[in-house]
Amino acid sequence: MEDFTEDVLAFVETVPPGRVVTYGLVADVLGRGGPRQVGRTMALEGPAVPWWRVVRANGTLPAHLMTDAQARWRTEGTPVVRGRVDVARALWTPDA
DNA sequence: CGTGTGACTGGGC
DNA sequence: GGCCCAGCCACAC
Repeated sequence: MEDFTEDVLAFVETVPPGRVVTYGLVADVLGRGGPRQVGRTMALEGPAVPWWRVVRANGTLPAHLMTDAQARWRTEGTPVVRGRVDVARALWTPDA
């Protein structure tokens, strides 16, 4: 099987601008791993992909990333409410 | 091969 | 709205 890391990065790259996916969704789509593994992978390889398109289930990200992420969401036109992603409207899935 | 650790999540109080 | 807890699995030691 492929490296978990490669799978995560490959999937994140397929997320279109203005849309986001949650950590749990990534793990679910890959069919393995879990939210924490996805998060750990992003912490290591995040800089190599559009990491701001991967958010927590509540539409936020760790404090040290919020500032940068908000600027990018604004640039891409991602649905944001009170500083956090409106997951209900922005969530993206390879199927839908 | 056992342990600790983590950009998480969902449920309970 | 918040805090705590248990489950999750890949990776480094």
